[in-house]
Amino acid sequence: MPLPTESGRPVLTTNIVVFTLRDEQLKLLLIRRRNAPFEGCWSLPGGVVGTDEDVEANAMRKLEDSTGLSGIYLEQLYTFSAPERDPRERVISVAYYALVASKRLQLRTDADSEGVGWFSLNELPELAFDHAQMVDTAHQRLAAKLDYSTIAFQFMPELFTLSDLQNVFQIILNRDLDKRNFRKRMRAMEQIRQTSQVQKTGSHRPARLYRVNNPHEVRIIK
Amino acid sequence: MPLPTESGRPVLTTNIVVFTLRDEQLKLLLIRRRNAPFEGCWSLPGGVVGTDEDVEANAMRKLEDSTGLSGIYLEQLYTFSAPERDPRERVISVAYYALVASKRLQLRTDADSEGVGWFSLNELPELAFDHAQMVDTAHQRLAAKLDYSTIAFQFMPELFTLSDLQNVFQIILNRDLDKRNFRKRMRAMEQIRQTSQVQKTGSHRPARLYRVNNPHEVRIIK
DNA sequence: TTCTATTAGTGTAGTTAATACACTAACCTG
DNA sequence: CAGGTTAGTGTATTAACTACACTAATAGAA
Repeated sequence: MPLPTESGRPVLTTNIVVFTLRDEQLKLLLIRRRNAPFEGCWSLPGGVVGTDEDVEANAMRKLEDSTGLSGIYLEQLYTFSAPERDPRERVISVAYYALVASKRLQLRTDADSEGVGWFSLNELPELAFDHAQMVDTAHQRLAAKLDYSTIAFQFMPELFTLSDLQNVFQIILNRDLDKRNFRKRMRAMEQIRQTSQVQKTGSHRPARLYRVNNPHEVRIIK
Repeated sequence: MPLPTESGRPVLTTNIVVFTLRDEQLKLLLIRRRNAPFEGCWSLPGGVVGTDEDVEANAMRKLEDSTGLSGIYLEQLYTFSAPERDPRERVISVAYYALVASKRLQLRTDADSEGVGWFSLNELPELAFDHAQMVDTAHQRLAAKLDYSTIAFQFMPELFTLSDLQNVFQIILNRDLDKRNFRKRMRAMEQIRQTSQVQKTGSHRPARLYRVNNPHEVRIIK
Protein backbone atom coordinates (compact mmCIF):
# COMPACT_ATOMS: atom_id res chain seq x y z
CA MET A 1 0.00 0.00 0.00
CA PRO A 2 2.29 2.78 -1.17
CA LEU A 3 0.97 6.22 -0.36
CA PRO A 4 -0.14 8.28 -3.33
CA THR A 5 1.47 11.41 -4.57
CA GLU A 6 -0.07 14.50 -3.12
CA SER A 7 -1.82 15.31 -6.34
CA GLY A 8 -3.92 12.19 -5.97
CA ARG A 9 -5.58 13.07 -2.74
CA PRO A 10 -9.17 14.09 -2.10
CA VAL A 11 -10.03 16.95 0.21
CA LEU A 12 -11.23 15.95 3.66
CA THR A 13 -13.77 18.02 5.56
CA THR A 14 -16.07 17.75 8.54
CA ASN A 15 -19.67 18.82 8.96
CA ILE A 16 -21.64 18.98 12.16
CA VAL A 17 -25.37 18.71 12.66
CA VAL A 18 -25.91 20.72 15.85
CA PHE A 19 -29.26 20.05 17.47
CA THR A 20 -30.94 21.95 20.21
CA LEU A 21 -34.47 22.26 21.57
CA ARG A 22 -36.03 25.64 21.76
CA ASP A 23 -39.61 26.92 21.66
CA GLU A 24 -40.94 23.37 21.69
CA GLN A 25 -39.09 22.54 18.49
CA LEU A 26 -36.05 20.63 17.42
CA LYS A 27 -33.71 23.14 15.85
CA LEU A 28 -30.38 23.02 14.16
CA LEU A 29 -27.60 25.43 13.49
CA LEU A 30 -27.01 26.62 9.95
CA ILE A 31 -24.49 28.95 8.43
CA ARG A 32 -24.98 31.02 5.35
CA ARG A 33 -22.28 30.40 2.77
CA ARG A 34 -20.30 33.44 1.67
CA ASN A 35 -18.63 31.83 -1.33
CA ALA A 36 -19.36 29.74 -4.37
CA PRO A 37 -20.50 27.08 -4.79
CA PHE A 38 -23.93 27.49 -3.18
CA GLU A 39 -23.12 31.11 -2.36
CA GLY A 40 -25.78 32.57 -0.09
CA CYS A 41 -27.17 29.13 0.59
CA TRP A 42 -27.54 27.74 4.12
CA SER A 43 -25.23 24.93 5.12
CA LEU A 44 -23.98 22.92 8.08
CA PRO A 45 -21.01 24.20 10.05
CA GLY A 46 -17.74 22.47 9.28
CA GLY A 47 -14.45 22.92 7.61
CA VAL A 48 -11.41 21.46 5.99
CA VAL A 49 -9.31 19.08 8.06
CA GLY A 50 -5.65 20.00 8.22
CA THR A 51 -2.93 17.46 7.51
CA ASP A 52 -2.01 17.06 11.12
CA GLU A 53 -5.38 17.60 12.65
CA ASP A 54 -7.53 14.91 14.20
CA VAL A 55 -10.87 14.75 12.40
CA GLU A 56 -12.92 14.72 15.57
CA ALA A 57 -10.84 17.54 17.01
CA ASN A 58 -11.58 19.53 13.89
CA ALA A 59 -15.29 18.93 14.28
CA MET A 60 -15.15 19.88 17.94
CA ARG A 61 -13.29 23.07 17.13
CA LYS A 62 -15.81 24.06 14.46
CA LEU A 63 -18.58 23.28 16.89
CA GLU A 64 -17.05 25.49 19.54
CA ASP A 65 -16.48 28.24 17.01
CA SER A 66 -20.07 28.26 15.89
CA THR A 67 -21.74 27.92 19.28
CA GLY A 68 -19.20 29.56 21.55
CA LEU A 69 -19.59 26.60 23.89
CA SER A 70 -17.32 23.77 24.93
CA GLY A 71 -17.96 20.35 26.39
CA ILE A 72 -20.76 19.60 23.97
CA TYR A 73 -21.76 16.03 23.21
CA LEU A 74 -20.38 15.08 19.80
CA GLU A 75 -20.62 11.79 17.97
CA GLN A 76 -19.46 10.61 14.58
CA LEU A 77 -22.39 10.09 12.26
CA TYR A 78 -21.29 8.91 8.84
CA THR A 79 -18.74 9.66 6.16
CA PHE A 80 -20.20 11.08 2.97
CA SER A 81 -18.23 10.49 -0.16
CA ALA A 82 -20.39 10.58 -3.26
CA PRO A 83 -18.09 11.64 -6.10
CA GLU A 84 -20.22 14.61 -7.18
CA ARG A 85 -21.16 15.90 -3.77
CA ASP A 86 -18.97 18.95 -4.28
CA PRO A 87 -19.11 20.37 -7.81
CA ARG A 88 -15.56 21.68 -7.64
CA GLU A 89 -13.64 18.52 -6.98
CA ARG A 90 -13.50 15.44 -4.82
CA VAL A 91 -14.39 16.29 -1.22
CA ILE A 92 -15.08 13.71 1.44
CA SER A 93 -16.92 14.82 4.55
CA VAL A 94 -16.94 13.11 7.90
CA ALA A 95 -20.26 14.15 9.43
CA TYR A 96 -20.83 14.47 13.17
CA TYR A 97 -23.82 15.38 15.21
CA ALA A 98 -23.95 17.31 18.43
CA LEU A 99 -26.53 18.05 21.10
CA VAL A 100 -26.72 21.27 23.08
CA ALA A 101 -28.89 22.01 26.07
CA SER A 102 -31.03 25.01 25.16
CA LYS A 103 -30.32 26.75 28.44
CA ARG A 104 -26.67 27.03 27.55
CA LEU A 105 -27.45 28.79 24.30
CA GLN A 106 -29.91 31.25 25.78
CA LEU A 107 -26.98 32.79 27.58
CA ARG A 108 -25.48 33.86 24.30
CA THR A 109 -28.01 34.85 21.72
CA ASP A 110 -25.26 36.84 20.02
CA ALA A 111 -24.77 33.71 17.95
CA ASP A 112 -27.86 34.93 16.13
CA SER A 113 -25.61 37.23 14.20
CA GLU A 114 -25.85 37.68 10.47
CA GLY A 115 -25.19 34.49 8.57
CA VAL A 116 -25.79 32.13 11.48
CA GLY A 117 -29.16 30.86 12.57
CA TRP A 118 -31.19 28.22 14.31
CA PHE A 119 -33.79 26.61 12.09
CA SER A 120 -36.64 24.37 13.00
CA LEU A 121 -36.25 20.94 11.49
CA ASN A 122 -39.70 21.31 9.96
CA GLU A 123 -38.87 24.55 8.21
CA LEU A 124 -35.42 24.08 6.81
CA PRO A 125 -34.28 26.18 3.89
CA GLU A 126 -32.58 24.57 0.91
CA LEU A 127 -29.24 23.25 2.06
CA ALA A 128 -25.92 23.24 0.23
CA PHE A 129 -24.23 20.07 -1.00
CA ASP A 130 -25.68 16.86 0.48
CA HIS A 131 -26.31 18.50 3.83
CA ALA A 132 -30.02 17.71 3.78
CA GLN A 133 -29.07 14.06 3.72
CA MET A 134 -26.74 14.55 6.67
CA VAL A 135 -29.53 16.20 8.64
CA ASP A 136 -31.85 13.36 7.84
CA THR A 137 -29.35 10.71 8.87
CA ALA A 138 -28.60 12.58 12.09
CA HIS A 139 -32.25 12.89 13.01
CA GLN A 140 -32.84 9.19 12.45
CA ARG A 141 -29.84 8.31 14.59
CA LEU A 142 -30.95 10.64 17.34
CA ALA A 143 -34.46 9.20 17.39
CA ALA A 144 -33.12 5.65 17.46
CA LYS A 145 -30.75 6.43 20.31
CA LEU A 146 -33.51 7.83 22.51
CA ASP A 147 -34.66 4.27 22.97
CA TYR A 148 -31.51 2.52 23.97
CA SER A 149 -29.20 5.18 25.38
CA THR A 150 -29.17 8.10 27.76
CA ILE A 151 -28.62 10.59 24.96
CA ALA A 152 -31.79 12.57 25.64
CA PHE A 153 -30.31 13.97 28.84
CA GLN A 154 -27.78 15.91 26.81
CA PHE A 155 -30.57 18.32 25.98
CA MET A 156 -31.50 18.92 29.59
CA PRO A 157 -30.34 21.76 31.84
CA GLU A 158 -29.09 20.98 35.31
CA LEU A 159 -32.59 21.04 36.75
CA PHE A 160 -35.68 20.07 34.82
CA THR A 161 -39.18 18.72 35.27
CA LEU A 162 -40.44 15.41 34.01
CA SER A 163 -42.78 17.29 31.71
CA ASP A 164 -39.75 19.02 30.19
CA LEU A 165 -38.14 15.66 29.62
CA GLN A 166 -41.26 14.17 28.13
CA ASN A 167 -41.42 17.11 25.77
CA VAL A 168 -37.91 16.37 24.57
CA PHE A 169 -38.92 12.83 23.69
CA GLN A 170 -42.13 13.92 22.04
CA ILE A 171 -40.47 16.52 19.89
CA ILE A 172 -37.72 14.23 18.69
CA LEU A 173 -40.00 11.26 18.10
CA ASN A 174 -42.70 13.53 16.73
CA ARG A 175 -45.54 11.82 18.60
CA ASP A 176 -47.28 12.07 21.94
CA LEU A 177 -46.38 9.78 24.79
CA ASP A 178 -48.47 8.66 27.71
CA LYS A 179 -47.55 10.62 30.79
CA ARG A 180 -47.82 7.83 33.34
CA ASN A 181 -45.99 5.27 31.23
CA PHE A 182 -43.28 7.76 30.43
CA ARG A 183 -42.68 8.60 34.06
CA LYS A 184 -42.65 4.97 35.03
CA ARG A 185 -40.02 4.25 32.38
CA MET A 186 -37.85 7.16 33.42
CA ARG A 187 -37.93 6.06 37.02
CA ALA A 188 -37.03 2.49 36.05
CA MET A 189 -34.00 3.76 34.12
CA GLU A 190 -32.44 5.11 37.29
CA GLN A 191 -30.61 7.84 35.44
CA ILE A 192 -32.25 10.81 37.12
CA ARG A 193 -33.08 11.72 40.70
CA GLN A 194 -35.57 13.99 42.35
CA THR A 195 -34.42 17.15 44.02
CA SER A 196 -36.20 18.86 46.87
CA GLN A 197 -36.92 21.84 44.66
CA VAL A 198 -39.96 22.69 42.61
CA GLN A 199 -40.55 24.98 39.70
CA LYS A 200 -43.41 27.46 39.81
CA THR A 201 -44.49 28.64 36.39
CA GLY A 202 -47.95 30.00 35.86
CA SER A 203 -51.16 29.42 37.70
CA HIS A 204 -51.04 25.71 38.30
CA ARG A 205 -49.44 23.11 40.47
CA PRO A 206 -45.65 23.51 40.65
CA ALA A 207 -43.50 20.75 39.19
CA ARG A 208 -40.82 18.81 40.98
CA LEU A 209 -37.31 19.39 39.65
CA TYR A 210 -35.01 16.51 38.70
CA ARG A 211 -31.32 16.17 38.02
CA VAL A 212 -29.34 13.78 35.79
CA ASN A 213 -27.07 11.41 37.73
CA ASN A 214 -24.18 11.49 35.26
CA PRO A 215 -24.77 14.49 33.04
CA HIS A 216 -21.68 14.07 30.88
CA GLU A 217 -21.95 10.37 30.29
CA VAL A 218 -23.98 8.85 27.45
CA ARG A 219 -24.56 5.18 28.14
CA ILE A 220 -26.13 2.41 26.15
CA ILE A 221 -28.92 0.97 28.24
CA LYS A 222 -30.80 -2.28 28.10
CA MET B 1 -14.48 27.34 2.96
CA PRO B 2 -11.74 27.62 0.36
CA LEU B 3 -10.22 24.30 -0.58
CA PRO B 4 -6.68 23.74 0.59
CA THR B 5 -3.67 23.40 -1.62
CA GLU B 6 -2.87 19.84 -2.47
CA SER B 7 0.04 19.76 -0.12
CA GLY B 8 -2.33 20.18 2.82
CA ARG B 9 -4.32 17.03 2.27
CA PRO B 10 -4.30 13.84 4.28
CA VAL B 11 -4.29 10.45 2.59
CA LEU B 12 -7.63 8.69 2.49
CA THR B 13 -7.89 4.91 2.64
CA THR B 14 -10.46 2.21 3.23
CA ASN B 15 -10.26 -0.94 5.30
CA ILE B 16 -12.71 -3.80 5.34
CA VAL B 17 -13.43 -6.25 8.12
CA VAL B 18 -14.62 -9.32 6.20
CA PHE B 19 -16.45 -11.81 8.38
CA THR B 20 -17.43 -15.34 7.57
CA LEU B 21 -18.43 -18.42 9.53
CA ARG B 22 -16.47 -21.57 9.04
CA ASP B 23 -15.73 -24.59 11.22
CA GLU B 24 -18.09 -23.31 13.90
CA GLN B 25 -16.09 -20.13 14.27
CA LEU B 26 -16.35 -16.50 13.33
CA LYS B 27 -13.42 -15.81 11.03
CA LEU B 28 -12.06 -12.81 9.30
CA LEU B 29 -9.89 -12.18 6.31
CA LEU B 30 -6.37 -10.86 6.84
CA ILE B 31 -3.61 -9.95 4.46
CA ARG B 32 0.07 -10.09 5.20
CA ARG B 33 1.77 -6.77 4.55
CA ARG B 34 4.63 -6.82 2.08
CA ASN B 35 5.99 -3.37 2.85
CA ALA B 36 6.96 -1.14 5.73
CA PRO B 37 5.54 -0.05 8.04
CA PHE B 38 4.40 -3.25 9.77
CA GLU B 39 6.10 -5.33 7.09
CA GLY B 40 5.18 -8.98 7.45
CA CYS B 41 2.41 -8.11 9.84
CA TRP B 42 -1.20 -9.15 9.26
CA SER B 43 -3.67 -6.43 8.38
CA LEU B 44 -7.17 -5.80 7.07
CA PRO B 45 -7.72 -5.59 3.33
CA GLY B 46 -8.09 -2.09 1.99
CA GLY B 47 -6.37 0.52 -0.04
CA VAL B 48 -5.93 4.11 -0.98
CA VAL B 49 -8.93 5.94 -2.38
CA GLY B 50 -8.31 7.65 -5.69
CA THR B 51 -9.25 11.25 -6.28
CA ASP B 52 -12.25 10.40 -8.36
CA GLU B 53 -13.24 7.18 -6.71
CA ASP B 54 -16.25 6.73 -4.46
CA VAL B 55 -15.11 5.55 -1.04
CA GLU B 56 -17.66 2.77 -0.83
CA ALA B 57 -16.86 1.69 -4.38
CA ASN B 58 -13.22 1.49 -3.40
CA ALA B 59 -14.08 -0.71 -0.42
CA MET B 60 -16.27 -2.92 -2.58
CA ARG B 61 -13.54 -3.28 -5.15
CA LYS B 62 -10.97 -4.24 -2.53
CA LEU B 63 -13.45 -6.68 -1.09
CA GLU B 64 -14.00 -8.29 -4.46
CA ASP B 65 -10.27 -8.42 -5.10
CA SER B 66 -9.55 -10.20 -1.86
CA THR B 67 -12.47 -12.65 -1.89
CA GLY B 68 -13.04 -13.08 -5.62
CA LEU B 69 -16.75 -12.62 -4.95
CA SER B 70 -19.25 -9.92 -5.81
CA GLY B 71 -22.59 -8.94 -4.33
CA ILE B 72 -21.33 -9.15 -0.79
CA TYR B 73 -23.08 -7.26 2.00
CA LEU B 74 -21.00 -4.20 2.88
CA GLU B 75 -21.71 -1.48 5.41
CA GLN B 76 -19.81 1.56 6.55
CA LEU B 77 -18.49 1.09 10.07
CA TYR B 78 -16.58 4.12 11.26
CA THR B 79 -13.93 6.55 10.13
CA PHE B 80 -10.64 6.24 11.96
CA SER B 81 -8.52 9.33 12.09
CA ALA B 82 -6.17 9.35 15.06
CA PRO B 83 -3.20 11.51 14.03
CA GLU B 84 -0.59 8.86 14.74
CA ARG B 85 -2.41 5.85 13.36
CA ASP B 86 0.02 5.65 10.47
CA PRO B 87 3.65 6.33 11.45
CA ARG B 88 4.52 7.73 8.02
CA GLU B 89 2.07 10.55 7.73
CA ARG B 90 -1.54 11.51 8.14
CA VAL B 91 -3.81 8.75 6.88
CA ILE B 92 -7.53 8.63 7.46
CA SER B 93 -9.30 5.33 7.00
CA VAL B 94 -12.97 4.78 6.37
CA ALA B 95 -13.63 1.31 7.75
CA TYR B 96 -16.34 -1.00 6.41
CA TYR B 97 -17.44 -4.43 7.39
CA ALA B 98 -18.69 -7.20 5.16
CA LEU B 99 -20.39 -10.56 5.63
CA VAL B 100 -19.85 -13.55 3.39
CA ALA B 101 -21.77 -16.81 3.38
CA SER B 102 -19.25 -19.57 4.00
CA LYS B 103 -20.61 -21.72 1.20
CA ARG B 104 -19.61 -19.12 -1.34
CA LEU B 105 -16.03 -19.17 -0.14
CA GLN B 106 -15.70 -22.92 -0.07
CA LEU B 107 -15.98 -22.83 -3.83
CA ARG B 108 -12.70 -21.01 -4.06
CA THR B 109 -10.20 -22.02 -1.44
CA ASP B 110 -7.50 -20.67 -3.72
CA ALA B 111 -7.91 -17.47 -1.75
CA ASP B 112 -5.86 -19.35 0.85
CA SER B 113 -2.82 -18.40 -1.13
CA GLU B 114 0.33 -17.09 0.46
CA GLY B 115 -0.21 -13.85 2.29
CA VAL B 116 -3.98 -14.16 2.62
CA GLY B 117 -5.77 -16.04 5.34
CA TRP B 118 -8.89 -16.56 7.38
CA PHE B 119 -8.34 -16.19 11.11
CA SER B 120 -10.60 -17.09 13.95
CA LEU B 121 -11.62 -14.04 15.93
CA ASN B 122 -10.36 -15.77 19.06
CA GLU B 123 -6.91 -16.37 17.67
CA LEU B 124 -5.97 -13.22 15.85
CA PRO B 125 -2.33 -12.40 15.27
CA GLU B 126 -0.99 -8.94 16.01
CA LEU B 127 -2.57 -6.54 13.57
CA ALA B 128 -1.02 -3.55 11.84
CA PHE B 129 -2.03 0.04 12.57
CA ASP B 130 -5.27 0.38 14.53
CA HIS B 131 -6.83 -2.59 12.78
CA ALA B 132 -7.46 -4.46 16.02
CA GLN B 133 -9.70 -1.61 17.05
CA MET B 134 -11.56 -1.79 13.74
CA VAL B 135 -12.14 -5.51 14.24
CA ASP B 136 -13.44 -4.89 17.70
CA THR B 137 -15.82 -2.17 16.59
CA ALA B 138 -17.06 -4.32 13.73
CA HIS B 139 -17.73 -7.29 15.99
CA GLN B 140 -19.70 -5.15 18.41
CA ARG B 141 -21.77 -3.70 15.59
CA LEU B 142 -22.44 -7.11 14.16
CA ALA B 143 -23.56 -8.51 17.49
CA ALA B 144 -25.83 -5.53 18.10
CA LYS B 145 -27.40 -5.82 14.67
CA LEU B 146 -28.33 -9.47 15.17
CA ASP B 147 -30.99 -8.27 17.53
CA TYR B 148 -32.73 -5.63 15.50
CA SER B 149 -32.01 -6.44 11.86
CA THR B 150 -31.98 -9.31 9.43
CA ILE B 151 -28.21 -9.15 9.04
CA ALA B 152 -27.61 -12.72 10.25
CA PHE B 153 -29.12 -14.12 7.06
CA GLN B 154 -26.19 -12.71 5.09
CA PHE B 155 -24.14 -15.59 6.47
CA MET B 156 -26.58 -18.24 5.30
CA PRO B 157 -26.42 -20.27 2.09
CA GLU B 158 -29.53 -20.61 -0.03
CA LEU B 159 -30.76 -23.58 1.99
CA PHE B 160 -30.03 -24.05 5.65
CA THR B 161 -31.39 -25.70 8.76
CA LEU B 162 -32.62 -23.91 11.86
CA SER B 163 -29.74 -25.47 13.76
CA ASP B 164 -27.35 -23.88 11.30
CA LEU B 165 -29.00 -20.54 11.90
CA GLN B 166 -28.95 -20.95 15.65
CA ASN B 167 -25.26 -21.72 15.42
CA VAL B 168 -24.65 -18.45 13.62
CA PHE B 169 -26.30 -16.54 16.43
CA GLN B 170 -24.49 -18.49 19.11
CA ILE B 171 -21.09 -17.99 17.55
CA ILE B 172 -21.50 -14.27 17.06
CA LEU B 173 -23.06 -13.67 20.45
CA ASN B 174 -20.69 -16.12 22.07
CA ARG B 175 -23.33 -17.80 24.20
CA ASP B 176 -25.82 -20.64 23.95
CA LEU B 177 -29.43 -20.00 23.11
CA ASP B 178 -32.49 -22.05 23.96
CA LYS B 179 -33.56 -24.08 20.96
CA ARG B 180 -37.29 -23.76 21.37
CA ASN B 181 -37.25 -20.05 22.08
CA PHE B 182 -34.90 -19.43 19.21
CA ARG B 183 -37.12 -21.26 16.74
CA LYS B 184 -40.20 -19.48 18.02
CA ARG B 185 -38.49 -16.13 17.53
CA MET B 186 -37.33 -16.97 14.02
CA ARG B 187 -40.81 -18.05 13.01
CA ALA B 188 -42.31 -14.86 14.43
CA MET B 189 -39.86 -12.77 12.39
CA GLU B 190 -41.35 -14.05 9.14
CA GLN B 191 -38.10 -13.67 7.27
CA ILE B 192 -37.56 -17.31 6.38
CA ARG B 193 -39.77 -20.06 5.01
CA GLN B 194 -39.70 -23.84 5.13
CA THR B 195 -38.91 -25.78 2.02
CA SER B 196 -40.09 -29.29 1.31
CA GLN B 197 -36.52 -30.52 1.43
CA VAL B 198 -34.55 -32.03 4.26
CA GLN B 199 -30.87 -32.42 4.90
CA LYS B 200 -29.51 -35.83 5.87
CA THR B 201 -26.17 -35.64 7.61
CA GLY B 202 -25.03 -38.46 9.84
CA SER B 203 -26.95 -41.03 11.76
CA HIS B 204 -29.76 -39.00 13.15
CA ARG B 205 -33.04 -37.41 12.21
CA PRO B 206 -32.76 -35.28 9.06
CA ALA B 207 -33.30 -31.55 9.38
CA ARG B 208 -35.81 -29.48 7.46
CA LEU B 209 -34.26 -26.95 5.11
CA TYR B 210 -35.25 -23.28 5.11
CA ARG B 211 -34.79 -20.39 2.75
CA VAL B 212 -34.51 -16.61 3.34
CA ASN B 213 -37.40 -14.62 1.89
CA ASN B 214 -35.33 -11.66 0.72
CA PRO B 215 -31.74 -12.83 0.72
CA HIS B 216 -30.19 -9.58 -0.48
CA GLU B 217 -32.13 -7.22 1.72
CA VAL B 218 -31.02 -6.29 5.23
CA ARG B 219 -33.93 -4.76 7.09
CA ILE B 220 -34.23 -3.16 10.48
CA ILE B 221 -36.87 -5.06 12.37
CA LYS B 222 -38.95 -4.23 15.41
C1' DT C 1 -63.26 33.43 49.48
C1' DT C 2 -64.40 30.62 46.19
C1' DC C 3 -64.52 29.39 41.48
C1' DT C 4 -61.96 28.44 37.20
C1' DA C 5 -58.29 27.26 34.41
C1' DT C 6 -54.08 24.86 34.02
C1' DT C 7 -50.44 21.76 34.61
C1' DA C 8 -48.48 18.06 37.99
C1' DG C 9 -48.85 13.79 39.63
C1' DT C 10 -50.46 8.91 40.57
C1' DG C 11 -52.02 3.10 39.92
C1' DT C 12 -54.09 -0.82 37.96
C1' DA C 13 -55.59 -4.16 34.67
C1' DG C 14 -54.72 -6.27 30.13
C1' DT C 15 -51.70 -7.57 26.60
C1' DT C 16 -47.57 -8.88 24.59
C1' DA C 17 -42.83 -10.47 24.59
C1' DA C 18 -39.16 -13.15 26.80
C1' DT C 19 -37.74 -16.93 29.52
C1' DA C 20 -37.17 -21.53 31.55
C1' DC C 21 -37.64 -26.11 30.87
C1' DA C 22 -38.06 -32.01 29.04
C1' DC C 23 -39.61 -35.14 26.18
C1' DT C 24 -40.59 -37.59 21.49
C1' DA C 25 -39.18 -38.28 16.39
C1' DA C 26 -36.23 -39.87 12.81
C1' DC C 27 -32.35 -41.58 11.16
C1' DC C 28 -27.81 -44.51 11.00
C1' DT C 29 -24.79 -47.93 12.89
C1' DG C 30 -23.44 -52.04 14.86
C1' DC D 1 -33.48 -53.97 17.33
C1' DA D 2 -30.85 -51.30 20.72
C1' DG D 3 -27.97 -47.23 21.25
C1' DG D 4 -26.35 -42.90 19.79
C1' DT D 5 -27.28 -38.53 17.82
C1' DT D 6 -29.51 -34.50 16.21
C1' DA D 7 -34.36 -32.56 14.98
C1' DG D 8 -38.37 -30.97 16.53
C1' DT D 9 -42.28 -29.50 19.66
C1' DG D 10 -45.57 -26.67 23.93
C1' DT D 11 -46.66 -24.69 28.21
C1' DA D 12 -46.31 -22.04 32.36
C1' DT D 13 -43.96 -18.02 34.50
C1' DT D 14 -42.19 -13.64 34.49
C1' DA D 15 -41.15 -9.16 32.82
C1' DA D 16 -42.14 -5.26 29.79
C1' DC D 17 -45.33 -2.38 27.48
C1' DT D 18 -49.92 -0.38 26.78
C1' DA D 19 -54.21 1.86 27.68
C1' DC D 20 -56.66 4.58 30.53
C1' DA D 21 -59.07 8.74 34.41
C1' DC D 22 -58.97 10.98 38.28
C1' DT D 23 -56.98 14.08 42.27
C1' DA D 24 -53.51 17.84 43.74
C1' DA D 25 -51.61 22.34 43.75
C1' DT D 26 -51.24 26.71 42.28
C1' DA D 27 -52.52 31.78 40.24
C1' DG D 28 -55.80 34.80 38.87
C1' DA D 29 -60.42 36.31 38.21
C1' DA D 30 -64.93 36.98 39.92
